[in-house]
Amino acid sequence: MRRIKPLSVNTGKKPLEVSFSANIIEWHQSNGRHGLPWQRSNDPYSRWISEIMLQQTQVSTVIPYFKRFMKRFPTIGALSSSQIDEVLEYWAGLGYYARARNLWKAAKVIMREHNGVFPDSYEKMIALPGIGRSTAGAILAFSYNQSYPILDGNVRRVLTRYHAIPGWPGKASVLNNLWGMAEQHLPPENIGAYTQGIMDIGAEICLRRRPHCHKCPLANDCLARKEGCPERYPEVKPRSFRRVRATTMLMVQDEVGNILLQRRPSKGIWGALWSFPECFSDKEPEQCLFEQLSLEANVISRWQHLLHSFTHFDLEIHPIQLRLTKSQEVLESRDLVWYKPGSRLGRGVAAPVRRLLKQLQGA
DNA sequence: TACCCGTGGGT
DNA sequence: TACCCAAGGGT
Repeated sequence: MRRIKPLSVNTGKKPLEVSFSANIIEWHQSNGRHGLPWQRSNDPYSRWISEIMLQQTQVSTVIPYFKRFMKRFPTIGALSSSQIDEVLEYWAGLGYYARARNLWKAAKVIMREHNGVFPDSYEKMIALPGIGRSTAGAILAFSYNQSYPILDGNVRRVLTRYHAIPGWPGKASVLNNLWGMAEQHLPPENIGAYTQGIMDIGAEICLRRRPHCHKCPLANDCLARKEGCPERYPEVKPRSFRRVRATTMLMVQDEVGNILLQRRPSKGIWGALWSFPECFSDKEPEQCLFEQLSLEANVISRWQHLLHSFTHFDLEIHPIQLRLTKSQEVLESRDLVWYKPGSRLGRGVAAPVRRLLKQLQGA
């Protein structure tokens, strides 16, 4: 790899050697990723959608969701004038549903306060719900050619290794240090190629396990490599206790097989998505149903409970199948709906609930 | 600040 | 298997 003579860079802070960014930019030209769906244009809307989807989510998972989403919501206006239920329907299965709710809210803000034009300044961007420092940096770099740093998992890994930075990167002091490094490494030009390049190195070269140091354009000056064990960085998160929550889901059907769904609270797990009504108390499901929804039903069967593991806790789901004892008109509540098996859902349903729904229809 | 938020892939 | 973690942000 060609070495470039270190130069002073004007970033405001103490500059680091410019060879870091220059090597990345040169490497990216012939070795970086260029064919991803959101790389077809620098349109801030599509970059915004992709950056939000890519938060804590792998590229291969995002690709089909991104294509479907952009086809249905091709502009900020299309997104802002849609129903949140349909946005969540297109998001269902991606997880972290606050991202979809914030996307929808931000689209309305952009229409109302920015005349429908995606903002081009860091301050305006970061004021939008769901856009933090890293996402704003990415959009500014890719869509507006403005020199702002990002700090995703890839960049964290590259920087902690290159500088041999100890400590878990989630810790504030370590994170601040990393943001400083990210800022000081910014190139004087080609910010888009640099930003994409450092992520590509993190994703395809500087792997968490068994990194391909022999292919890395930063290997010559990488301190972790000099120490002999790059896998030591970044240090792993301290382990924390995993809790178990239990919930009873009421799978209510009427006499023709329609299934009752209820909108979940807007915060918490699967916020604003639809699922089976839940029985939170220790009361019997029939009584729970009557008290909460004024519905009379009989228990048909109690299904074997299933354990759904999240990052921070396990959810123990107890499904109970019930049937209405007398026919019921359409419920006069917007938080309740009868779902007709086989029809389009038209609303977001979390993956485990969707699986249960399918089982219930087959039963 | 520590915790919350989801789903799927990798080891 | 039981973890860790992924183009993070909100509270």
